[in-house]
Amino acid sequence: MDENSAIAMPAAPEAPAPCAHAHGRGGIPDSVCAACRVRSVSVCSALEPDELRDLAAIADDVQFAQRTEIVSEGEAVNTIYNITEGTVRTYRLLPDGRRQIFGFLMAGDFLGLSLPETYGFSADAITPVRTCRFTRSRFEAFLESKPRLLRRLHDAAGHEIALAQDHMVLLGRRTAEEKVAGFLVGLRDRLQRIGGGAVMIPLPMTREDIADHLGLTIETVSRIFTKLVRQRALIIVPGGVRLLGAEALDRLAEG
Amino acid sequence: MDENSAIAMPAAPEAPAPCAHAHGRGGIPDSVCAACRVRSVSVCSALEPDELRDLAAIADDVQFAQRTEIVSEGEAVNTIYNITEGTVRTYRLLPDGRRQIFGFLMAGDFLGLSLPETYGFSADAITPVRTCRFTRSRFEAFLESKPRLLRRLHDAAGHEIALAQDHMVLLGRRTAEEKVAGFLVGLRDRLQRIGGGAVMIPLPMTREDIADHLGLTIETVSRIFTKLVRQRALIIVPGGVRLLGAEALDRLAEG
DNA sequence: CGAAGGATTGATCACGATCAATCGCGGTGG
DNA sequence: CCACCGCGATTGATCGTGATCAATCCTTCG
Repeated sequence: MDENSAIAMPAAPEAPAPCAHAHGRGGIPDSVCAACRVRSVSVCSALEPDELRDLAAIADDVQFAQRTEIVSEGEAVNTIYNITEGTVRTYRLLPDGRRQIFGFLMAGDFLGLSLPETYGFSADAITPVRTCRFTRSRFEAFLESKPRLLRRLHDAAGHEIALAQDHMVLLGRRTAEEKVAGFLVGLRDRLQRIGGGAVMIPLPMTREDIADHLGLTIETVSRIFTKLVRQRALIIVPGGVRLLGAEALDRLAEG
Repeated sequence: MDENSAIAMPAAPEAPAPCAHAHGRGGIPDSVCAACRVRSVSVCSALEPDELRDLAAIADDVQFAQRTEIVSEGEAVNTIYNITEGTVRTYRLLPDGRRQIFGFLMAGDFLGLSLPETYGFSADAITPVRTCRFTRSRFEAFLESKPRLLRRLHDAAGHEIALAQDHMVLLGRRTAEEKVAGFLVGLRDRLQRIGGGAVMIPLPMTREDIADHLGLTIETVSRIFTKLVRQRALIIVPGGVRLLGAEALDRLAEG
């Protein structure tokens, strides 16, 4: 089950760890950040080459196996992560088991970027996940001398706020069909931005994950998917969907 | 209709402006910020007395009449505001008229704190509103030399993200009753934090505003209110509600 | 080949939306 | 002074979307 974690990678030749909270040796060659394939889409893009070396020195390459927890709601933010490969879901659980998934983090996304005292959500790996890990104290110290990076972090937080607002509109004021279409359109645009195609949309998460993200049930999500298939808007393929008429979904997601 | 705008205030003795985008003369005595009653709860609390003087020098006191627009979705963020008095609603409008209200800003809240290119929402004054206005360029210049303020701004953004996540849970996974109870509990806690009582909750917004904030209809909000009255959880008074058993609502809002 | 878990499909239900009438209050003008 | 109007809030009757309950289906894995 770990041969699908080999989708090309920057450095660190060790084999994927079967359990969470893996090693990640300090020694990392100082080109890691410079060679990092997600750097251009991440906050690190604010740094100069020499600054990248300094950052690489305090970064650990850490991997998480599928279905393992990365952070837990309420835990102190002692470590922060930059996702370099794989998909992570962030969510909160109500006492009675209801769940709201805030989003799916992918390559280039930051976990803990707002540097709060404690995490306000849990996060776990949907696929095998590779991350760039920093201890909070070291990262904060680094930040101290790099106001441009802090500013970049702040901009990223602003982007996250904008995404959250988009999602509030979706949750509060959209129909089930609009929710699913909007989810797929958002995912497509995001994949395109980090360099993917616009037709084949991988969906590593389950229908239940999608439902818990959109404020729906698993059955409703499934029904809408088949409805979209009947409308020739997409076809369902193993591991995802293939979008057909780009404009069909856009219309449903509303302009 | 403007005698209710006199709830005590720091400086600037001019009369409230009847129309939006009022004056606010540069001359402001340099104690404005130091005397500002919302400073302790606002991001400005990160500044030293002498820094406050510098900040006061680039701030304008600007007022908005009830029901006037403060910012409009899509407009460039050339000015940012710190609310010092009154209540503001931020929202997005869908083409067909559906509306999602993101939140209600009160004394100490910042409008545009994430410094994006353009506003992703509209905002208007529910009550007469008094603000501390900065031009973006001047504020950014000030920020340049005050990394601690930027860090404070970033923390505030983190708080906004946390609030947004709370609201996503509410919108996606809560029943109508839980939504209304949660709204009132959140408002109570917030008013307490900026120094208000915990029983009398002023509700300057209409039922429709509340509905559009909670993803409900005006009728459902009204029904839930009367249901809560029948349950002896609160009584409805002109301009707001009076909470009775504090724990009753908390239970409904869920722990 | 059988078990397990995710996905799909169907039948029915219920929560909250919609449609509609009335209430209550504040403002305005005869 | 009071009749009238406008608007927000409340209440009632009915509807419909999406939830719930339940039965396969499909794929993967042992």
